[in-house]
Amino acid sequence: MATIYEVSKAAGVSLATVSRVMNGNAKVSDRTRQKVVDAMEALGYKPNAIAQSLASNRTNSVGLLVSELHGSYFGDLMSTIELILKKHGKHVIITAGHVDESRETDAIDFLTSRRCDALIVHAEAVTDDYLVSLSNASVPVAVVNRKVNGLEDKCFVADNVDGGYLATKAVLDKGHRNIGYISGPLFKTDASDRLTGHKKALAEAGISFEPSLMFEGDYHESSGQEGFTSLLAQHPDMTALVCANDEMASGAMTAAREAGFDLPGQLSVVGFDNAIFCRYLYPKLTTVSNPVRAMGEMAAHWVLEHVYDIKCPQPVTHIFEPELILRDSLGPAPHA
Amino acid sequence: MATIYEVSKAAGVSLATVSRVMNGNAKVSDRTRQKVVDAMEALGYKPNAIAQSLASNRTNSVGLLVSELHGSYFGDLMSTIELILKKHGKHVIITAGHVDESRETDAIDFLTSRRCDALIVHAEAVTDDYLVSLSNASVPVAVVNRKVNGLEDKCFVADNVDGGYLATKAVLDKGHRNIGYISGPLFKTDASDRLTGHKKALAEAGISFEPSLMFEGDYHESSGQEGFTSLLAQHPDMTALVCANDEMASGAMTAAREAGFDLPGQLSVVGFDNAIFCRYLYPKLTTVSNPVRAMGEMAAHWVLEHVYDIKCPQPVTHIFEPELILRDSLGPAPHA
DNA sequence: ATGTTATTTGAAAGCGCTTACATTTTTTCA
DNA sequence: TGAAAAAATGTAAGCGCTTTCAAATAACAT
Repeated sequence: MATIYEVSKAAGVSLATVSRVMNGNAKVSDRTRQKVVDAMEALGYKPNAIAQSLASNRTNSVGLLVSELHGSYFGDLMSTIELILKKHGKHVIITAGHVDESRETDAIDFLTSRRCDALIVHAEAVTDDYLVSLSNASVPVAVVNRKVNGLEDKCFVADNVDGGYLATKAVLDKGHRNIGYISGPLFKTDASDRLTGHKKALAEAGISFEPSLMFEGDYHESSGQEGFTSLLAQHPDMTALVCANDEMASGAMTAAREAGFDLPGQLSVVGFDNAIFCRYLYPKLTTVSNPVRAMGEMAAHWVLEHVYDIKCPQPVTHIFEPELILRDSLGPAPHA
Repeated sequence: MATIYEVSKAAGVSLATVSRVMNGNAKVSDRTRQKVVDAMEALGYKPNAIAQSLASNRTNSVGLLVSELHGSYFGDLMSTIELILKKHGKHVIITAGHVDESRETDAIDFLTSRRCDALIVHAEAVTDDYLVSLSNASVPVAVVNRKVNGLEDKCFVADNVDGGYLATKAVLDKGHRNIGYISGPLFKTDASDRLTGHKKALAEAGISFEPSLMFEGDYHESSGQEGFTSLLAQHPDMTALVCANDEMASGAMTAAREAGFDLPGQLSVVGFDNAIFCRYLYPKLTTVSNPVRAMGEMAAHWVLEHVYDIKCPQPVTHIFEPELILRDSLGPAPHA
């Protein structure tokens, strides 16, 4: 591969001049520029980004840590962020942390060792302290879907309490009173926040929270099936089921149908996330949208502004409101 | 951030020695090694991967080009490849090409400018020639889901002809004779191969291919709906519909249900890809598995072997056989 | 001890760029 | 026309590491 040295020789100018036309950040006369451009063309020259980064201490790349590389949630997050940053000539380096502390730190080590100019992290396993010191010591960090004390102005989160509230409220509004709840793993903030919202809605309706109407799942489809079975055994009179994500809702629906239930006639189901497959389900799943794209967008904008000094018009929001998406899986309570 | 220079000073050894203990590729006495390790520890030293790459002309990272960052197909591909390469200490840099020629070449330029040691590409828009010269001139390239003339030994593809054959064969075996077909965009090899397989199955059954029973979609859900509507208008007697991917199958099912069809009683539907959401559909979709994970795995292994000299036990396969996944959306033909 | 060899270490030259600073060329205007 | 100011270009010192080659030390046999 041709180097800048060969270009400078071919064009009959100095290294500095070649660098200048490459970066366009200093005046070069048109005649010289043309010579350089021609030489580059002739040699098929492509700058070596590694060398550029080393010399300039700038990589023009942003590290993105997600929990998984598959799944609609992360797919949306990655797409959104990549789209925006690429539009401004920044590149995204994606890594997966798999919700495991050491794998998350490994991934972050990788990103910092690649000298990313900034990081956008969806980190679930590392501690708050770790993130704070990372942010203070190493590299600008934007945090998605997690509120970290001491990093509030860099966190972009969904209001999961409100989301959980919305879901249960919608069910209550349809007259249901015996409402089962399948939560996510409660060590995760989003899961416990959604549960808090659920309880809040119940309390407002004057219904006391009954622990046996709650099943702690793991956000996977199978735990939706287990949850349904377990809850039904204890509460045969349950008429609605609120699930902390769409996967579990789908599992619950499958189990319910297999148990001979008519949906939503005998059992209403509500999910959370508004995953892409919601509309594939039958009946189409009523759910609460998780503003992933909005969060990703804002995190990307934050990076552009604070790291690259590229102003973005929008106002900065840190908390994003979920919305109820009404579809077919929520019906009126049988006796309402 | 501490540099190797500070470490060497703190440990009282030369740069070269520090480098040696970092890379573990040359003998260093235990006593010296310990001094260096201690100094690194004390300084919180992290090697600068950029500088390492520049000096060694090795990045330990593999570029991965996919068409999109979302969707189950690419999610699977990315996960699989990342998992395997990370296991061997190699990192993956992912970029998206969005099925657009200039965006694909941009993405590849980015990856080569970052001096990836190898590329794994799922490129749909660039020409064969481009890929061949890339492979010859710049960097080792493994190609997924596309057969490129001149790069056969680096291509890992599904046998789409056979897959298309399997889908239609399954439908024929159930006694259907009036079979609609919704293809993908035919400029894509996989789409046209699947159609070829469809025709082959028809021919074997002694049925001549009827162009008006074919609708060219775009692989998106909406074109499944359009396709169903359009085909039904011309062939009200159609009893089965084979779709070139699951998204379109889902769209077709939705449209069919909305048109009052009983599934699979009045209309059987078969998809392709075995996307994750197939089991969420109602009725669960009969489909043909697309061996994405197997292809990704093989491509990753190819890179490990040919670029990093890391032997992988498995035999090398270049063509992967799809399999029929029988679920509920395929039933016997009404009059069979 | 002494010469030989094997093992560890260090010195220094890059890798391909950027950028501060110096120098040269061009422009401006008295 | 020439001096001063402005613009264009060049020089050279890094950026933080690897790696070759030579020097120093250790290990061994005699």
